[in-house]
Amino acid sequence: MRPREFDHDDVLRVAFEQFWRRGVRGTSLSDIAREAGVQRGSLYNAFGSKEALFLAAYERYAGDYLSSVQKVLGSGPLRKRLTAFFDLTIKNFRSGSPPRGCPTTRGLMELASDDGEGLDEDARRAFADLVSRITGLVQDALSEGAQRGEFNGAPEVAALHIVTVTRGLAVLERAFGDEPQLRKIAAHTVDLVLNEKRR
Amino acid sequence: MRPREFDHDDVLRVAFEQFWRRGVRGTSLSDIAREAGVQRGSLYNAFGSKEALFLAAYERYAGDYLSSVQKVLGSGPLRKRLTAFFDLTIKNFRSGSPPRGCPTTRGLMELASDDGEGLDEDARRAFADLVSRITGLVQDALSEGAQRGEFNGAPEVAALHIVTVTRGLAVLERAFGDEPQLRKIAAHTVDLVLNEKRR
DNA sequence: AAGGTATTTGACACGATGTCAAAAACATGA
DNA sequence: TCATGTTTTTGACATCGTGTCAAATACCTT
Repeated sequence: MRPREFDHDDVLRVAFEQFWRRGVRGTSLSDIAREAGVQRGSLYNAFGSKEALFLAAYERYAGDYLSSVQKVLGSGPLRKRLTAFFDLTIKNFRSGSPPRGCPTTRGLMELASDDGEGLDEDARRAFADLVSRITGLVQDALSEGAQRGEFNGAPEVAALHIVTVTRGLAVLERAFGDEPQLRKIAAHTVDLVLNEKRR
Repeated sequence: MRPREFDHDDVLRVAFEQFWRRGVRGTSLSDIAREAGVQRGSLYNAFGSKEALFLAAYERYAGDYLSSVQKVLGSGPLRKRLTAFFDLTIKNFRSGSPPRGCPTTRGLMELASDDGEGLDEDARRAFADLVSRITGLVQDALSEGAQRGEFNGAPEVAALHIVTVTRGLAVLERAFGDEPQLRKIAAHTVDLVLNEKRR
């Protein structure tokens, strides 16, 4: 066997950085290869295709991101948890300069219905999986909150609603780039869910 | 002058249909040219670039869509208006087979930070403009509702929240393709905004 | 009928994806 | 130590995309 001349994880990190900034379609394997100091062909040999490379890189990201969501949603008063969750979400897609947006949301909009160009069913599953898991964590937090009398309602729909708002924030972020606006919407959502109108 | 051999509006309709189904990056001018029975070069001559063609086609769509939003949000009890608005929204991106998703949301995620590949600042403005106008219409409906005692709260944030949910629904639609789920979230949002928990 | 002008057409340059065969480099066994 | 085998690397290639340009074309106008 001839050993690899590059570090598998380094490439994954470099690749995801590019995918995050420019989207999958907007990133060429030549870009990644140059940035990582690797030949383009080596990437094809190691990963098979741009899509497969993206998927590998995204799985890493998804794991890391999920664990940070778990952390902020796992303890404290419900209001604190939800606020921290929204903070984390917004900070995530306002990170970088210029801000990189939400990779999951972007990826979902790069899905192709008929395969050929664009991301396919495997990618869709990966995105949907992260969204589902996050929804589950939110629902758990709400259920615990309900037991403690901090929340009054159906955790399942409420969790879906909250996650839907975070996805919407990712879209508005691209449209307006107005971070205070995003935080205002987030705060309002928390108030609405906790049934406390702000005055 | 030599007259055009194709109908300007026909091309715009054909083009937007393709852009809607496959996204801007996923659609080639060759596809559009073939579908419209026009030479590729003629499209460049008439519109200048793929992006400009998309923009022209999108403006048409945005105008049409805005007027249908205006219709459903313009009269009736507030609950009816909001429900009809969500219905329209969901129906819009569940239309086509397979469903085409929301062109505005998709377009927003195809924006490129540094120009070169992808949609640029002009497109961003067009998307943001439609979202802003729709938000304005929702806010108007809420304000009228407040005057009639159908709504109790701040119309501005509430309108932003509602529009954020619709954008989030567009994202979930791509992730799960689960229309009942989308309708459930929509109904829950209306209840939440009107301050009437469902039992 | 002739000329001007915008449109059409096809060739070209360039860059991207993905494939493939040949070259290269290391691990292993003799 | 050296030959062998296997995997990686490398560069060439086919194909498809965007965008540009000059030449040909067809109609409107005078």
